Amino acid sequence: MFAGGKVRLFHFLFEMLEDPTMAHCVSWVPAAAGVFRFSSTNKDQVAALWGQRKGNKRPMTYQKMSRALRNYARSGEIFKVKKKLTYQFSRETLMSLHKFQQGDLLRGRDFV
DNA sequence: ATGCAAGGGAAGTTAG
DNA sequence: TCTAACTTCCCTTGCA
Repeated sequence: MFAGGKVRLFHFLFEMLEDPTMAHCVSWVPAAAGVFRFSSTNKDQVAALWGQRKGNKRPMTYQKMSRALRNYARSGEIFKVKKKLTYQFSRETLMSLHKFQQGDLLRGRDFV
């Protein structure tokens, strides 16, 4: 998913959330659309995978990844919810992620 | 108090 | 060269 092109952090997070084997690190919070929460014990595993995906020199950590997440609040992709380790995709972001997931990749189109 | 989690300014990196 | 999208650093604030 999201191959061929620069992967954005929110793409990666969505990908992790759609993967059941990653549930011990991040998972959707049932009862609220687009809300997800990191595991307090495994949050750095997701971060490390993100850092590897990007090919960063230094290992990625939750602290550094969350800094990027806070910038998303300013650009409107993801917002922080008042609960511990939980965030929420904006409706627009969630919509485009789902739309992309529903076949655009298979038709060879880039994520927009 | 004490340990996380959150917030954020600011310089640095990298791809396009 | 310039910008976007982080990345790295590191210090302050908030909360249980």
